[in-house]
Amino acid sequence: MGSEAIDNCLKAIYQLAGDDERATTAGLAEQLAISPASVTGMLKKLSESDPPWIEYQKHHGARLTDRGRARALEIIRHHRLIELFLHRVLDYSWDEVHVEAEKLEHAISETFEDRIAHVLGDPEFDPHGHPIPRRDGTLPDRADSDLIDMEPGTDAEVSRVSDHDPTMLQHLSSIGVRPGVRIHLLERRPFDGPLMLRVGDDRAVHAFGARLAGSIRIRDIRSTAA
Amino acid sequence: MGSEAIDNCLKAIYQLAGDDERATTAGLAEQLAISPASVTGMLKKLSESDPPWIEYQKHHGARLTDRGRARALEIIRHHRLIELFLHRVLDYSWDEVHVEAEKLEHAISETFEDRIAHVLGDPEFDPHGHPIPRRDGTLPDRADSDLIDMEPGTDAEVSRVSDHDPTMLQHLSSIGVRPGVRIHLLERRPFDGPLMLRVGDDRAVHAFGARLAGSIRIRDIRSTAA
DNA sequence: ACCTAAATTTAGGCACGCCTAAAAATGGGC
DNA sequence: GCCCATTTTTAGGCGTGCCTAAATTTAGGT
Repeated sequence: MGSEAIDNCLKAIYQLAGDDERATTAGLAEQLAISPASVTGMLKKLSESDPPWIEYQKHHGARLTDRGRARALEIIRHHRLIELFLHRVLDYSWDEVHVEAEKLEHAISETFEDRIAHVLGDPEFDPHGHPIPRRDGTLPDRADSDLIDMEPGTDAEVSRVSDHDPTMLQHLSSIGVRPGVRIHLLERRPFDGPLMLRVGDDRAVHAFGARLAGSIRIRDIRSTAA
Repeated sequence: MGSEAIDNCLKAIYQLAGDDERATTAGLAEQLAISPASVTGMLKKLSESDPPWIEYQKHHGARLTDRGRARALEIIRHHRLIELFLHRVLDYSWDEVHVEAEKLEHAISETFEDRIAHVLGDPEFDPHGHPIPRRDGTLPDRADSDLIDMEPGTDAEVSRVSDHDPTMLQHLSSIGVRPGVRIHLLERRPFDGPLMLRVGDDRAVHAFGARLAGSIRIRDIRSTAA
């Protein structure tokens, strides 16, 4: 019960559709990098397993059951704890952690999970700013919003960045963008043009295109306590 | 190239037959806990792979090629580094490490291997006293011999203990037997009877039957420098 | 309401890693 | 040197997880 393929599928449904929305066959095929036909087969299996991992209606996508959600969150907890562990304890760089965690998340025991959580001091966020699900399935919340929606002329703090593209992480790292860093949006160029912004105390102005900006979430600055 | 099943098979050949002896189909079936028929299929595949992992003659067992040996040693290096890491960094007990390492040895990257080796100070022996192969495929050597062959009336130091049975490890731990501990053999009871010996500074005398004694290796005491 | 394009499912196939049952090779005792 | 017990291999099968190609269903535009 709970092969790697199943775990990856549940995780993908959670990531695409969240707690109680439905994920589409095509979306899952893209996320998992397998054919739509293979996804259909997997969804059927997941919904017919006893007890079922998902609710599935043909042609209308899949929604996680309580059990499915619990499993997805467990895998995501593994993934994010491992990322933080690799970064803090084994000195992995920001962009190296994701690939390694993708394999290890399926291999570690609950004991391993507990031990690294303890060594790390029961952390709430991973190196990219993503919340680490708790063992009880709840998520630490940090109210944040898309960088795309930020008001020109205001300040904000980087909350999290997508971890899927290592080259993007390298680039962000090279210009100083990390969770916790303050940014100032100067202007938004017209016709969906780039966002012009400053990072931290750096005077340089950077242009963020849609791809890059879309991978970043921010939160309002608490206080400008210098 | 290099699935988990293949790695386990190469490791089993190395453990049963060593560098340049042949392992039998039956032996491998036992070690891997699969049927002899499945072993035959696996051996054929391993010998026909390009380049081959093993030399295989029907009805005459399998011998590792250079490539096969290198891979086996790499997996064993992973296993033993992980055992030591779990013990030292994540506070696993002696008897817990083997099972977890058995899964993780297949999941970690070369980077992970290097980082934990570095954190641990490039160790040469795992928590059970087994030598950790170096990256170049050489083995740290510690001349040791079977406890069974120890001379009554002499002292020795525990060199290594088998890690396959957690309950045996728990028992050994409870009476203080660990690599590095000094033991004194009082007598060997007749007709393959138990070995009567003292452990460390403990006055108690313990009886070691064949199974237990067979899982322990010792080395001559260097000097009785109190 | 229909018709078409897109999304999805069905059908059939393949590699892996295991199984059991039956056939064949080996080698030790006589 | 032959025979029999043991070991090993062959033959055929099963579940998983993926594939492609063809059939089907859905949903959007008119």
